[in-house]
Amino acid sequence: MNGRYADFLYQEQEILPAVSIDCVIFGFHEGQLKVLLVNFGNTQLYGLPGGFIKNHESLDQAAQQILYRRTGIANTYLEQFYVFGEPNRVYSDTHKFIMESNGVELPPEHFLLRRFVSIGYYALVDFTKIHPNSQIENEAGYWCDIYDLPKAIAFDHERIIQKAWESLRMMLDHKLAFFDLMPETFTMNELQSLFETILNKKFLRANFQRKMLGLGILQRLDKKWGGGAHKAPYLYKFDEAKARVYANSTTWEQP
Amino acid sequence: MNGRYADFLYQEQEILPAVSIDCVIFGFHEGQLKVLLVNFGNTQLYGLPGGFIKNHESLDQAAQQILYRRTGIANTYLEQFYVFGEPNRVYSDTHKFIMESNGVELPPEHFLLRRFVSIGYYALVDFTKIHPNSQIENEAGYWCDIYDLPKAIAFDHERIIQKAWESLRMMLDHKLAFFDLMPETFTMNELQSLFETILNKKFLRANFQRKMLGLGILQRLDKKWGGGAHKAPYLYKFDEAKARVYANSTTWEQP
DNA sequence: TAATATTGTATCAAAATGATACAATGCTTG
DNA sequence: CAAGCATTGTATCATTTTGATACAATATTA
Repeated sequence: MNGRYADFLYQEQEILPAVSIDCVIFGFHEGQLKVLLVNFGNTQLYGLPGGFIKNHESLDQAAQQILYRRTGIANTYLEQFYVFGEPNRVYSDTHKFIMESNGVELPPEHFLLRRFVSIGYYALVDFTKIHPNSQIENEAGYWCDIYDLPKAIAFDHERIIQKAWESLRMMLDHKLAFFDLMPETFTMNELQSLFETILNKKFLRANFQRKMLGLGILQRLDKKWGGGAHKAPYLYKFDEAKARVYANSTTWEQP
Repeated sequence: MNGRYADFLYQEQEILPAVSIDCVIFGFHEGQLKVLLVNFGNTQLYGLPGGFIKNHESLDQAAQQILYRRTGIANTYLEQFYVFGEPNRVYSDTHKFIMESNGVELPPEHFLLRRFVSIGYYALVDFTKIHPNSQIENEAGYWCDIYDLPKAIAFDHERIIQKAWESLRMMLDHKLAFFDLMPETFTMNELQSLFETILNKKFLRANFQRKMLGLGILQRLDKKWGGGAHKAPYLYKFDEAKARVYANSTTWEQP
């Protein structure tokens, strides 16, 4: 057997029982907020990259590990946001379906078929640096527009995605981590587009610009670009030094 | 043996392994934000009321059950806020200490001595309605001022309390649940005192009043009191009907 | 009855936000 | 190469929110 489950069949002894981690990986590209989903081998089902917690790992470490092993993403913003534990998450049914589609039969007492509690983590990544297909073992990763998710999503992963998005919206005003969704340099328009997409809400250009510049955490780069038949916008960069000053003088927290 | 552990020694089969729930129960009384701690039988250790998840229960149900069985509190505001899972939470050491203090020896392979992940819930209760000693089985419950917690707190429960408090602060501006910390009727001063205590921050009386009344979710009662040598304040009441209207027109969420 | 402490509200200044306008500019097109 | 055009950066004014102070009203105490 190959695909998703190769990864999951450690010795049951090496992992914490009944607990798993699912990662909602956000990226932003061409005005779309995207989530990285994986296709479960030999099925039409999509789901979140997930995994288990090794006995020696902390939860955060385990989440980092899962992220790294399944997508090659390292050192990114990653935060726990909720735990999902309905008894009827119906792991067993979905698992059985997937296994059958792969011609594998799990013994009825296999630990994968028992009830799991899943800890949700979300990650904010720079889309331009991630190549989803490159490092995922034997399964395909797809960036899906969060406003247009596939119908067939496994387990309760749709719910987990929605809750992650909600947490992301809540955090926007309190932390500066949203810069992790942007490339190194960006225009003010792109940044505004990020906010509008996450919050599903429009801002007036002039006021958004005033507000962002007023925060004093952006570094304006002299460069401009050749984009269209109009005045060229400045490029900006998140200025960590200024942000530190800012964080000390306000309630905003650093990522 | 009696005390805390009587409750914990279900059949291991009836509960989800490796997962527990700890409840941070907030109350407010005489200008103090309080947390309900329990004294672990025959020790000087304090800790949070906690328990496990039965196989058929959802996480929220389990938390409600734990709250009810250990404090008699039912139908109160209860919300999950974080999961704690450091591998070095050192359950085994603390458990062993408590068991020895009670003259009990756990077999080294007992499930209680293995690693646990604990889901944190916080509850907001009306202090005037809770009598902590009445329903807790065989252990004493104490309301502790959150600014003056006891030194000897078991496990990582101090960390859990701090994180719960942080979550409470974060939620103050977004949800109306803080009324669950107040008695049925209250004066504006008492409400202000709640905010000041939770946020550890002073407000100007006049402005706080303007803001709260401006929300349009308070019902002013004709009654007043005989309290001191001064003008009598109005009593107020949280008006659920108005709050619903308010919630529909803003980003505030209902409890 | 006067003194006193606290309440409810008004008022003004300062800051933040919403809305509109306009000059500047880099590209396109004739 | 000049005119046109779309978009950007910023200024400006109105409105709302917040910060700070003042003051009349009033329930108790002395």
